[in-house]
Amino acid sequence: MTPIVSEEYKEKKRQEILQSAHVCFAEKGFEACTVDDIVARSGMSKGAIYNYFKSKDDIYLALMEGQTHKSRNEFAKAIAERKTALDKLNYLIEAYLDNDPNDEENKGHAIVHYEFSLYSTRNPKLKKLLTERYKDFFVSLLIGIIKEGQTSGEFNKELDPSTHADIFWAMVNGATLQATILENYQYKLILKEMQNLFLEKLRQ
Amino acid sequence: MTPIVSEEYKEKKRQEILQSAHVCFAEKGFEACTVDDIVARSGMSKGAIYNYFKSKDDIYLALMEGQTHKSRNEFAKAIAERKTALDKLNYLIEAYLDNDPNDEENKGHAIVHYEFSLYSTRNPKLKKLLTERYKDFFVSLLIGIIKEGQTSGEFNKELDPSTHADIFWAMVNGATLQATILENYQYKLILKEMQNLFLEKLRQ
Amino acid sequence: MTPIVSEEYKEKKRQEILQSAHVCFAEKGFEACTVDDIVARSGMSKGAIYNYFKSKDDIYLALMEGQTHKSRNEFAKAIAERKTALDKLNYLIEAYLDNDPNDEENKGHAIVHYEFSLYSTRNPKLKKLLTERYKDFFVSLLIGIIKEGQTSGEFNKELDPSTHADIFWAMVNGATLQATILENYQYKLILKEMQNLFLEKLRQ
Amino acid sequence: MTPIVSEEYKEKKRQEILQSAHVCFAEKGFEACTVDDIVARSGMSKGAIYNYFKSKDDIYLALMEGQTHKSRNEFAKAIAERKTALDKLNYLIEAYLDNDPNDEENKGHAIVHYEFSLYSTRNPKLKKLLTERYKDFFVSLLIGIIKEGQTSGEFNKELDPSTHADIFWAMVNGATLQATILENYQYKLILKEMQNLFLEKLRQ
DNA sequence: CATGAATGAGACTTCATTCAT
DNA sequence: TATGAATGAAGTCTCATTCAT
Repeated sequence: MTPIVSEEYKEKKRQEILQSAHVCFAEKGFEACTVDDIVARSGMSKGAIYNYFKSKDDIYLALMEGQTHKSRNEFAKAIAERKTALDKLNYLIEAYLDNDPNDEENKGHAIVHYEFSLYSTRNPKLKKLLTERYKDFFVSLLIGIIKEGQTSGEFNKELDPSTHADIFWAMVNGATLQATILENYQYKLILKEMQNLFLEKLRQ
Repeated sequence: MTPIVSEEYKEKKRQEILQSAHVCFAEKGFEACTVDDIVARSGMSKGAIYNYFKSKDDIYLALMEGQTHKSRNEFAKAIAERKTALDKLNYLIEAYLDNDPNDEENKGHAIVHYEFSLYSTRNPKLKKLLTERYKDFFVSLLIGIIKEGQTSGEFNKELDPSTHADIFWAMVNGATLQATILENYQYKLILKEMQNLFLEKLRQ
Repeated sequence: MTPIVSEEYKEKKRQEILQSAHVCFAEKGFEACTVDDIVARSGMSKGAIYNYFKSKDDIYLALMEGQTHKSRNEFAKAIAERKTALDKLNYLIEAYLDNDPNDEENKGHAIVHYEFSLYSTRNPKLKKLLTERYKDFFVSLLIGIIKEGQTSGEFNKELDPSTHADIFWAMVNGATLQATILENYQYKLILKEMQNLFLEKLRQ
Repeated sequence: MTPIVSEEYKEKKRQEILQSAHVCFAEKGFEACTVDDIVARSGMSKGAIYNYFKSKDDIYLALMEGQTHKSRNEFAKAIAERKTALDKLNYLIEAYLDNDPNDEENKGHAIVHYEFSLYSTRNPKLKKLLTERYKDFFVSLLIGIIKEGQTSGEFNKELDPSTHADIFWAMVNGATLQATILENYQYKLILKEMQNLFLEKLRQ
């Protein structure tokens, strides 16, 4: 018996399922989203989905695994293109300004993301994974920019890059979370004020 | 004729349920935790629980209400005792410094809180409730302090109190969320740096 | 130990419960009406109710038992007062004209009545009881009137009184049922036309 | 790809559920009959039943729909075959003569039907549905026949067809209800006398 | 490999009845 | 007797997963 379908075909199917699942999770939340929802959105059969993933949890996990890799490349490229540390930082903030959770799609992303993060809290392995991802990507991205700014004289040399990287992401996450949870949150305004606050501090 | 049980008795029972529910929610998450879990942990019957609360949502709401009330009173009292706006703000931050999610109990609180907030996202009524609670308590508390500081000359008069109230809470929430989700997060350090950042801005 | 409360007191309480139960059953139906509903309406405690009746079914049964006796006397008296058979028959129909199920209260009565009748269907004893009640009261009332009319020359002597009694009540019940079940049913109009139909036949 | 089971198979299953439900409803009443009862009688799983019907109400509605359809087709065909309006009307009455609730099966039908009608009384949507079904099928069927008779000169042209349609069905329902509720009710005799009564009126 | 009907445990919630006070 | 908090079986419905075709 030789395999009847190619690996590419299978990978394509897998991605289709993941894509559909992501939309569904975002719309209704992981627990509220049913396998039938995913079936409906993907247009595949339930049996097919269970051929590619062994459980609903499994889909969730695969989805998160995949997500980690995504923005990494985008960011890395865009940042490499900017010259000054200030430009890089501003680019980053602007990228998040576009991420306003008052837009339904962004809100969906945010919800899935936070939900999964909270879920990971009860799974040491996942928690470790998320922590590593946070450090290896988000923190080190910012540390790089701050250090660059300090070297070039743009930023105050006495600030601790690591601490301020954490502060930066805490602010972004805080604003995003509030905007996700609350009605009529002035996300963009808040984020811009945070930008001022943060840059003033860095350039002091 | 005579009431069968005292009000205290009933309040005690209520608190027992709330306590048990809180532990369960923290352990498994709000949605994954079943009423039967709460039954098992509380040692009461299912009917008894529904005598005190009309739904699972209702239990959570009461839990939150309780926390808000507790904070409200503590905060109100402590803040009234401080003289200057600066003292008041510092008190608030110190209260949150004690709230370090690296302590298991605080982490439990935080998880339940964020999870339910996310859950509320898909229930307009709940979302509205959370938004009102945020505005009526958290935002207005801070607006009061900022305005007081502006009147007394402690704080810069040109800052918008409302926006900075939002910024303050976004920072606190951001730090708490990160500390909840990530391993070995330097919660206290980050929060203190945020304190500096924020106060410098206000006093500019 | 002598009894502490009088028999009258107990009977009064019983009647109060029955009264409240009747309203509740009418409003929501026997199955949908809860003991708590009856508690709420009667203002008595749940324990008290169970002191007087041993179950919800028991209340229902007592209620029906009581109802049988009620209208009997009213009708008997009013009919005795009319002189001619025609007057008597017209009185009866007019009484039912006032019973329009488009009025909420009448509808309630009707629903409870029919619901119970259907319920009795599965209980031979009750069914027998209802049948006897129907014959001893409703049918014989009408047979009496018809025969009187035949003797006095008002009505056609060749008609079978018993059959026409059945027809009369089937028509009244049919119209009442339809009006109970359907929206915007022209109960009064239909009943009047039935009156014409029936009287024409009798007087032919 | 290929459908797993044929449409006939599914229709057969549906009918099996309906059949089982009908028996259960008749035995215990619509409200007292549980989904588990239907499960037990049908030998299927609960999930299977909810695959075919979305609620217990839905099962009843389908049952009713089915009966209406059956009657509709039978009636339509049989009535089209008769030439005169009188023949048509007589056919209709004869069909109901066969429906004698003294036969257990017919009684079951009747009980379920009336019980559900009463139940619908508290559900505006259902009530509306029942009213529409009554008008669209039962009333309009009879209006058609009466008008035809008026055109052909068989029936009195001055009678209001709509009112007399209501009268007709109230009489049929009244007789059926009485026969369902009471012991030894002379259903056939009463219905025949009603036929005379009604036809005399129409032909006057 | 694909299909989707079938399964049945389990979710939330209700409510008739009991019984300690 | 009166009270009403406690009980827990039972109700409807959902849904992740399996498996015969």
